[in-house]
Amino acid sequence: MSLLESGEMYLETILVLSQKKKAVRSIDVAEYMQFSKPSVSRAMGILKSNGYIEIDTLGHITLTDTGREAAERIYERHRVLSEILMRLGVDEKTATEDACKMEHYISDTSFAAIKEHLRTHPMD
Amino acid sequence: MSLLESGEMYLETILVLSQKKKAVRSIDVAEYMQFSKPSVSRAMGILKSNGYIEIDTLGHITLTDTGREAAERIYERHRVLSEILMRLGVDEKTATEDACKMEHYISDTSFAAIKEHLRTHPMD
DNA sequence: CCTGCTTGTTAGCAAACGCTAACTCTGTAG
DNA sequence: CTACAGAGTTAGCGTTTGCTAACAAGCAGG
Repeated sequence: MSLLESGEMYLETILVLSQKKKAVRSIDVAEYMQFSKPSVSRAMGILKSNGYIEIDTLGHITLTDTGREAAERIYERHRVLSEILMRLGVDEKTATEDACKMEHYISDTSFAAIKEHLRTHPMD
Repeated sequence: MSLLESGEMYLETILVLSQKKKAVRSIDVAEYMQFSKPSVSRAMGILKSNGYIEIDTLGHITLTDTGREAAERIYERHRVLSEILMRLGVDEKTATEDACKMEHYISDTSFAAIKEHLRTHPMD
């Protein structure tokens, strides 16, 4: 089962939160995303049953290899897209918001092209 | 009522088709988008009741001023986004597909920045 | 006139994904 | 021990938006 936008957002959030906290719980995800606990609870169930995350008896959520790969894939898109927008003069807040949506839709091909552009034009 | 992605796609399709045919009907939209007739029929009902299109007794669909404005707004995003992707070396097919999704999510601010970049860098 | 194609509509299904209400479970404070 | 707070789950709702099945209306051919 392939990930839709919402699943990608949850994984990305788990990744980001796990970089700043020891343990990530459903409630942390809910607060960060401003979603209700049941919405997150259901989403975690789906991500878990699809093998993207594991949840231990204490409710601590960890990304599986597959989940981490997916999360990092999206997170990289997020960073690269917001960076190129900022290069073009867009303010950080808007660039981040836009990247947050577009990251789910851009193809590997276009993403690679943008990344390559940033690599070969380090500061223009 | 603000337009969601699907509504914007329908309006954009109507605009594009109206540029190459005298009259646009539901069936034309359905064929172009590869959607079923009932899906298009319902969508046209919604667009009509929200004042974006008009449908005459022969089933000919025309954009209202509001509808045309929305359609052109999206279509311009489509053209500009696919152009910048192609500038970065992305093939036309992929650039078009990606633009088709991203056009619905990019903000006015980011769009203006990209457009300005294209204007000031006419061929690099 | 009847048949049948084309077009459009109605009815109802399904999936994704947000929500609230209300329940359970656990741990801590008194 | 009791009671409450925090976290998670279950049940069920509502919207969006695709679908199929089946029906209706108009027009052309035989």
